[in-house]
Amino acid sequence: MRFFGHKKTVSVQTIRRLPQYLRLLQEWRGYGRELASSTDLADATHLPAIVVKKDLQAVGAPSKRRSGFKITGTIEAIENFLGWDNLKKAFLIGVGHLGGALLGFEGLKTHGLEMVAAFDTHPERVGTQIHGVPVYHTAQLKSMIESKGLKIAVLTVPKEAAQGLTDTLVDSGIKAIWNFAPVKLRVPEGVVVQQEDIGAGLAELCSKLH
Amino acid sequence: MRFFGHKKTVSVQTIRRLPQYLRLLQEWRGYGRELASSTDLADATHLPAIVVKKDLQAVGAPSKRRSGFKITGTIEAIENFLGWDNLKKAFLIGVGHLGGALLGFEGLKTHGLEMVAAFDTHPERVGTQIHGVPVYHTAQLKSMIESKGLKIAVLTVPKEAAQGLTDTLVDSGIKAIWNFAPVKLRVPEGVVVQQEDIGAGLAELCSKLH
DNA sequence: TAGATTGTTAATCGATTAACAATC
DNA sequence: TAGATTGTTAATCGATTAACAATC
Repeated sequence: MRFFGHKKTVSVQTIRRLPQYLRLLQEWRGYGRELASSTDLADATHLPAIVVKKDLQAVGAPSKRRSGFKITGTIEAIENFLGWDNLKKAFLIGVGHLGGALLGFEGLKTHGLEMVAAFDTHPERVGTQIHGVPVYHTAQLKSMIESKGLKIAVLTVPKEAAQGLTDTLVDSGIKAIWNFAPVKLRVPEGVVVQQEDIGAGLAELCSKLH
Repeated sequence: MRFFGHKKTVSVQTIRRLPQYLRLLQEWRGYGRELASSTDLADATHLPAIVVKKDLQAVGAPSKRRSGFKITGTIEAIENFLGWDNLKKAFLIGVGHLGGALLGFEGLKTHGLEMVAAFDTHPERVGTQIHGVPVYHTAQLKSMIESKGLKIAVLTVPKEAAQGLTDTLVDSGIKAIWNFAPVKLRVPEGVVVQQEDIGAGLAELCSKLH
């Protein structure tokens, strides 16, 4: 039982770097390694070693003073920090190209998400299974959320539909929305929205091209 | 003809916010509006007005002192800054779920990318067209890059294949890679890589959930 | 005019980076 | 032991925020 009372606030930048470390550490653990120094991770991620060290210290990763961080313990610390060590029931709305891609992404399970349902309005999609996940009609959204105990919504619908569905989700008690539609969602306080913007990444790429 | 000689460096954060402004301004222009103040954009994006103002000033958006930014001119300034006003020939490697989703994403054209080819190794994919984009065998990569004048590579392959293909791309003279595989690519200086990490967004979401 | 907004400079805040002691 | 690495504090840097003058 860990005590979270006085956990320091960890910057978003640090949080976004954690999955990189996690992937490498898991790979290395697979090779039988037990220790990894911040220098090792720095080489693999092309980040400054001091950044790695600070990041791992921020999530309370265990270490041996002269030898580096303990791989297994650090994996646990990161997973625990992110809550990826216990699966949360998630569902997806909008089984288009992107939605289908996300449902087929095995990695979600190792990231704490168990996709148990998908929703769509197209008659030819409703009633099918995509990558093993059953597709229901969006009209059943509210009742399914309650009966299945769904916690996290993944929104991959056209932007016109995003706010309306969000209102339904909020109304059904959903507390976390992972939004891939290029719209800023209005939600009441206490509801967490993570906005993914494909344009942002592309803008960054294009600006680097001068 | 603009003069780029003493353009101030613009922060990555600013660059990543630009597409949001662009989408809103384009929408508003469609309604016939001509001016938008930083307050207007702040309301719509939930960003502080001063952030919006600074961002637009950074890309040289034209304004009228008491009334706000000129919508058409600001759209042009952002598109020009990002290079989204002239299409660059791009191609995609790895026509899986995500690759297919990206090929079907109409938005790329308004983001300066013209997808003219896709590559894969699966025999049942090679020779087909996906969303109008022809799929070639990866063996043809190098010759096609030269003959078609391809500039930007979108990498949506399994992580095991990413570095090998990157080496081929670099060898063929590609200068920009948009990488969706969860691996840090090794590239020589002068080659630009934009790394997308689905785990990073999910980590951010999960950390907000405590 | 009055007031909303840009233009511009200064202040603040927090992430990154540096420095160095502790140590196995 | 020597040296690589963590642990910890301080310095730096740059993005954000504040403040206020200019103005239409």
